[in-house]
Amino acid sequence: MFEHKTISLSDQVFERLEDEILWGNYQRGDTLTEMKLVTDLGVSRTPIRDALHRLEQERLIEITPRGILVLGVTGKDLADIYAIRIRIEGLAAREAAKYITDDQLAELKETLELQEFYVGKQNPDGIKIMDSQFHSLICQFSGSAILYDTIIPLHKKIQRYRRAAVSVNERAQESVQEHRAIYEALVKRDSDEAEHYMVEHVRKARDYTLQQEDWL
Amino acid sequence: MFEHKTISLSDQVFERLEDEILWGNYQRGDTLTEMKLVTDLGVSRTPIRDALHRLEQERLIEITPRGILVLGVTGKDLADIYAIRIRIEGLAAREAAKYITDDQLAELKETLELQEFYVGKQNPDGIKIMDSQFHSLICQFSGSAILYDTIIPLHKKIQRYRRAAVSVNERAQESVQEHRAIYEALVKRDSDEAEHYMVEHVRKARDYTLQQEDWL
DNA sequence: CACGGTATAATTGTATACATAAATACGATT
DNA sequence: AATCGTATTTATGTATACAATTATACCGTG
Repeated sequence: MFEHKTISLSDQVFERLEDEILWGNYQRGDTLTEMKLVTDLGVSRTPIRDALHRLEQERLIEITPRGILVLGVTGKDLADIYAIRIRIEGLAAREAAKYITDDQLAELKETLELQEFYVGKQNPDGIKIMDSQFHSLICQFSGSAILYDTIIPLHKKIQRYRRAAVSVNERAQESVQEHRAIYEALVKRDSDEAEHYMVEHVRKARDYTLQQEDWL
Repeated sequence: MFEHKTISLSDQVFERLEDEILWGNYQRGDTLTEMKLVTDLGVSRTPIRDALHRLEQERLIEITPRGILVLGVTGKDLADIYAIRIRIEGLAAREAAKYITDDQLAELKETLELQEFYVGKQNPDGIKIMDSQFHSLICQFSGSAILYDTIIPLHKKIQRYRRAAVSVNERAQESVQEHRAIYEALVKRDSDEAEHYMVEHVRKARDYTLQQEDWL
């Protein structure tokens, strides 16, 4: 069994529409129809319907007999997501510290150094990608598929605001330093310290993000 | 706009298959095909494919070019889910305590009393349903859609084990008492107490559940 | 008898035709 | 002029036909 999994049109449409919504190109209250997406995206209704039903399951849209309503992410969602992240993302760091391998540490180090590089270049897109990857890797290395599936969707939903945060050079520098502290704790395989620095990191990210009132 | 949302075949197939997997009728490693489901369920491929893609998104199955692999819930998942619940379900109780209305308290009370009734009757199915509803209501009353969407899928994945737990009369009685403590705290609108009792409740449920080794 | 290639079958992915339901627009009627 | 009923339009839900890929079985050949 070779089992090579190709990227289906459904998946492509799903990711594209998810992005459009999460980056605000489609806003809360906008309405869509399948036929409009057919002409816009150039694929048939089948993969589009697949994608839409998955987006509905993530509560990003609502499908009604008369059209598709964009829900997106609200300001309340943003606050709620940080409240949850503060409570569980430390767990991911804690578990990762227990089981992380040298190879995984090397991968994390490279991501961290790339992030530092982009901070130096003041490249928000680069920073944001490496920031996401850093957190994503730690979730992976936690060894818990459930934890990964719980945290990553939350990250994705607020990527727009995290992108905005690291556009401010001060915050970008703080953020990467906090990442380094987490990384160093992981090198020492110190669970308590890894958890502590992760929680503090998320807390600071929340404080910074929620105080920018004009983002919603 | 009447917007009456009928229950589509896709939804019915989704819930049915989700149930079959979560209750162990389809086990990890089992393989399915769309055509088998077509003949078994008596609907066309379209709603079945919709349902399968949503199940894949929940990581309950894996769809490959040669068939469908059932993943289900592992023992590791069970432990991971409790670790997460211990960290965030108290938050749901805390938030609910802030905003809960008298009507919502009445609804919660009725659920609680029904659960007590079923415990008296030693009716595990009844207990399990009311137990689930109690937790679900508190998530609703927290006012956070994100929190609801984060916790409820975790509940669903371990419903089989929670059902088993409340089949033991001792645990069923403890459990309903713990629920009552949470309810009383909510009546007082005491956030700290509500959170405390919820965390303790989940912790005890975990201890009881994970010690039954023969469940996986 | 072993091995390789080709044909076949079985599977999911995709497109499209048809069914169904509801909102809207239009016309007739009072 | 207002209102009720009906026809039409528009939307998603469903079924089915077709495409593409790949594992498998079979047959021929060395």
